[in-house]
Amino acid sequence: MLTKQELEEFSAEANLLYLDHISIDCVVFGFHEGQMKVLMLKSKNEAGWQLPGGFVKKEEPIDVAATRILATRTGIDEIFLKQFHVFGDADRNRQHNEMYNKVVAPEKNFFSHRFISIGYYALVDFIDVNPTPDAFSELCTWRDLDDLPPFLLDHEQIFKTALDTLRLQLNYQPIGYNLMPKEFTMPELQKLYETILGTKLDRRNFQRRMLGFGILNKLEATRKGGAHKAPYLYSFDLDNYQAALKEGLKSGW
Amino acid sequence: MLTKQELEEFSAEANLLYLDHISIDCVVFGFHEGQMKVLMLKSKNEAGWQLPGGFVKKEEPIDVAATRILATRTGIDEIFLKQFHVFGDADRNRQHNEMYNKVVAPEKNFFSHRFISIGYYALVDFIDVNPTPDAFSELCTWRDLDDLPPFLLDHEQIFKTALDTLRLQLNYQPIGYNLMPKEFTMPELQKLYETILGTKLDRRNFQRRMLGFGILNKLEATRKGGAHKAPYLYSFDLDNYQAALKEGLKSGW
DNA sequence: CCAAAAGTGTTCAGCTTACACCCATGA
DNA sequence: TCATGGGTGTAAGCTGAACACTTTTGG
Repeated sequence: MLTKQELEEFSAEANLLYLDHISIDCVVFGFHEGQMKVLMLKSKNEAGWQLPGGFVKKEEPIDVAATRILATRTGIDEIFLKQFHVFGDADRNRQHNEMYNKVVAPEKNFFSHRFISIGYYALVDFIDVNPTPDAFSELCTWRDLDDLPPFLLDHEQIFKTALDTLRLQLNYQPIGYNLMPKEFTMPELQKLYETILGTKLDRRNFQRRMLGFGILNKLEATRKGGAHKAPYLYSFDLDNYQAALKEGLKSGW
Repeated sequence: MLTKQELEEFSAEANLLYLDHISIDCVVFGFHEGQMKVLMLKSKNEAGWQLPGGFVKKEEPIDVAATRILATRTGIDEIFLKQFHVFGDADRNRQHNEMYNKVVAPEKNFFSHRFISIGYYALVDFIDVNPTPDAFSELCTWRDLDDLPPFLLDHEQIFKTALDTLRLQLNYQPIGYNLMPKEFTMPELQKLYETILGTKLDRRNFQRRMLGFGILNKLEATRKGGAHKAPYLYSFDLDNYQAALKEGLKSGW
């Protein structure tokens, strides 16, 4: 449990360092052993979990702030990030305040201010991440998408909005480069799409479609060790992938 | 030109009334006589035009703030609004500051603070709008999309991002209800799509596709007065339109 | 050699695309 | 009556969905 003194010290520093009223919350998606995962923090002070977040320094661009925040939580410096929504209800941190105001006088507590939060989602390669808790959390760890803990504040809404956004993006942007390891098999990539979408896809149609995008390189090697026919390995063709990111996969009109 | 005193008075009030560091900028699209238009304000103090914008009151949800800001600029209370991006570079209001700091001491000037701006776009029926300038503008008026004036600050980027977003939305959401009058002809609706997209579309395919969405009611009447065959009038089927807004027009996966 | 996973191929329906044709209207 | 815009129709081609067959692997 955080002490009153620790909170007051943090608040004094935060007032000097950060822009008031603006926060950033991040939904970090990872994928490992056929499971989609989110990075979450278990609060020291409250019974519940939060998304990794932080504040914006007085002279810092918001994208830089988001990158910095996630670098300290994951150890990754270059991270794929996208802002997706702003959460600006007047009482989104009421739950927080009721708890904090018992410990620290509101005027000495940075957290009791109203914050408008910019939501970012991140896609990372699971194995690159070194989950590191912040001063207000006792634990930072991956949580399976189908086994999520109770969220604090409006973080469940933030998470759900991020997932909805990711599902939409899937339709007109390539996804996978940031979530998959360097080399992977087609069934593994399919599993990623299936867990994001929450549906089963046809193996053969998926393969044709993916290859049709022209963003994959088929490698010589196969993944041995499975109990059955060894699938081919693929890697992303980074040039074509980047191009597809910009132009989109298919227009519509 | 605004006086020093006016600025100081506004700043003193703004500090009490508004959240610091957060602003809202709106891209209001309208459509009239085959032309796509944006609502813009001509600055009193600088040579250039701005998008309508404002600040968030201390206890006000951001969506309410955006609605309030646009209500005072347009006279419309119920306005179709969507947040689309946050603009948070550290120096986005540098241009502003250099000008303002000559007039008012920075510590007495709300505008010289750093602002992170939440971008909203709005779709409105042209004829409902009563353009009303704010205290810092000498003029509020529609500007044609293909005849835009020089923008102040980063408002050109905000505008372009809004237009890009609108073009994307077109692919999976119905657009038109908020931009068209109650009754309209198919060629008129097509003109809207063409100006948003910046391309020509096939008359017959457009009609089939639009009707295929099931969001239009064909009316008995026709639009007389044109020099040629009178086109049928249509109205939007609001129920189906709303449903399409939620579910999207076509998935993809 | 067999079960299960993976690679490859084919068919069919529905949609998009690109046109042709006819009708109504005011000049 | 004729030029023009608007309504309706249709054939060709592409794409996604559904499904069959073959190949490879470890047990």
